[in-house]
Amino acid sequence: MSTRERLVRETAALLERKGYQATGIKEIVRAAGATPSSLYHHFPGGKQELAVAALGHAGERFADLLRGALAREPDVDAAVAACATDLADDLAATDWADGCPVAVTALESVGDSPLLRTAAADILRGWRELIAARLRAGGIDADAAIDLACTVVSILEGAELQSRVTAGPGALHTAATHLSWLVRGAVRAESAPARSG
Amino acid sequence: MSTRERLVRETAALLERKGYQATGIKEIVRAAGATPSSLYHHFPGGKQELAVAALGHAGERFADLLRGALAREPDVDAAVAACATDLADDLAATDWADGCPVAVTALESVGDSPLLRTAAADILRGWRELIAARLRAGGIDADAAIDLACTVVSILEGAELQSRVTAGPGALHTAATHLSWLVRGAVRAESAPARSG
DNA sequence: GTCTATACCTCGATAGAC
DNA sequence: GTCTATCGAGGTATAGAC
Repeated sequence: MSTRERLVRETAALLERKGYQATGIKEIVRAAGATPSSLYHHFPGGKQELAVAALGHAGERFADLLRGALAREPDVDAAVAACATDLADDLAATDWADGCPVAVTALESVGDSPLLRTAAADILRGWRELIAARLRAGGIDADAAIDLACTVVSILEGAELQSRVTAGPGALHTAATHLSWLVRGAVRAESAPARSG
Repeated sequence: MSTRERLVRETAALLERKGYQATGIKEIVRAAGATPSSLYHHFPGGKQELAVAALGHAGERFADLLRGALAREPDVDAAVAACATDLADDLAATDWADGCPVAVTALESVGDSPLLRTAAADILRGWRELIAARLRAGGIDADAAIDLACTVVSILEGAELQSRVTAGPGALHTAATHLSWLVRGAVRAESAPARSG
């Protein structure tokens, strides 16, 4: 594996565990078995540019998790709920030390680094589109699917926050139940579009 | 206002804007018009102890927002939805620079500072109980109310994340719609408890 | 309780040899 | 492209006078 690739992977891992601010350049190069100058050779923009690449890498891995869950279940409500339970299994495997690198880095970057903020925004949009496509395939109208996908991402991110803070899968399992409700409600609304309440 | 009080308030404001790691001691004392030694006089535990106090203060302010929204609307579904729209108005007022201090600090502290992590967990639990009480008053069973309140907090936190990252109220407004759906669904389930799907 | 001054460390980033 | 060595700045925390 190339030095550049090791830097991206290790940075992604550190961002998941500690966030952007708490992750130091020296820590990154140590973990990647590299040196500061090789980092600045591959990423002239320094820590920010490296973090953007790492966010992209981590975002793609999370997208893989979503794709796996969404494709496994034939019913659309179960497919969306599986995203939450798969995420719970994934995070529990590291005792809630690892998490979504986008969430914490994005929050840290708001009002500080527009570069990181927009990178995080792009990744979140990608996840929404992934989920929205599955909702449309499940029979939900395109506009409703976009909105619902937004809330699905909100629930996943918020439940992950609570699960990590409490070090237990409760919030994510509860989220799975309510995600299933929401999606079924949306499917029913499609069958009877005149009803608005 | 006492020095101690100024330190807590200014720290809370900085945590909202920049998070824990990016907020420096020097920055805090400058903003509070104090000195390092007075900080360590009032908070011998240093930055962590001060941050715990600031989290408590900020958590109580967010609880005020929740109480205001929950009490204003007579219908329980509208009351919960109002939490999201009130939050959107609040955050838009500072152009999405300020946010929930608990979210970012909590994520930063997982696996780093058990003190901060448990403080954040306590605050989140307080919010859930506040919301659960309103759900029960709206006719929802106690156990269901606890679970639903957990997901309400998840949606609020996740939608705030997306709103801040995209610098727009979209995610929170969408959240309000879906929160209303969820609560109405729960109320209907109470009226027909035999139905489980 | 609050001041000035500072100790000691780690930060991100760079220089220059190879 | 990668190494060793280091810069200047800023981090947390403390000392000691008042």
